[in-house]
Amino acid sequence: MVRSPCCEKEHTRKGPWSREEDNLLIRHIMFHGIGRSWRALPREAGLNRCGKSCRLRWINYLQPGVKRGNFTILENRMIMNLHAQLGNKWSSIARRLPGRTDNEIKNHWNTNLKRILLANGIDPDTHKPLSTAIFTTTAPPNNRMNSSSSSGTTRTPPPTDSATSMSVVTTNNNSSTTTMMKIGTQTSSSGENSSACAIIMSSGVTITKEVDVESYPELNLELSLALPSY
DNA sequence: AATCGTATCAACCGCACACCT
DNA sequence: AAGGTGTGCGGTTGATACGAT
Repeated sequence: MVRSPCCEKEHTRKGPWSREEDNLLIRHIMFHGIGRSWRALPREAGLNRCGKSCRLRWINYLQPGVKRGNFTILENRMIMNLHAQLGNKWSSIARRLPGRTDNEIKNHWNTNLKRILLANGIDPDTHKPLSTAIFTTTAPPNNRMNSSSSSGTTRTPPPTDSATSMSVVTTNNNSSTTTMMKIGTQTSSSGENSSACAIIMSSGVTITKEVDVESYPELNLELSLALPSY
């Protein structure tokens, strides 16, 4: 079966959305709803865009309730847990995280969470240990974890008064593997050090985190992972 | 100041599936 | 039952910002 293209690609605009286009889309949906189909919507709204593009823009950025900005410790924990259960089912994961979209979760996973698991010797696909060797590593400073605005042009500057480093130690005994991971030490402007606590359960992996940090939680993770014996 | 490398994320692409005729 | 259409999803890309040199 030969599929027809979803829209007239030669005559539709691509790339970042302008404020005017956003306004047209918002106004149209506010007045008329999604209507008969996404395919027909751009023409009805006076937009020179593909229907799929309109749908994506609305779902990911324009519809009310979309949450922007840093992922909380709780959200990170839920994503890790759900990914362990569901795999790359980003839409299913997103449905369990109110206000977050599949695209944003997918990006966050690929740029941040995946790296943390890898640095800790855990396969991000299987959530099982890559190796049981004892090792220590230093991760590159991840000072760009703050999200940008919906326009994609402004970025929140990273904290300037914290040193970021990661050390991971995995130890074995007869019954289990225990990994201690420390990511960074935050020193506030007033000179106070703080540390952070959470428990992440994912397919047999328990992650404990000491927490009393309000800000920059990603930069100040003190984790201890208790891995089951596989 | 200029250049290069890297990280981030918005947006696109193609596929699969559900629904309709 | 077969073909056509619309939608949703996951993978990937490309533009941009930012840090390092």
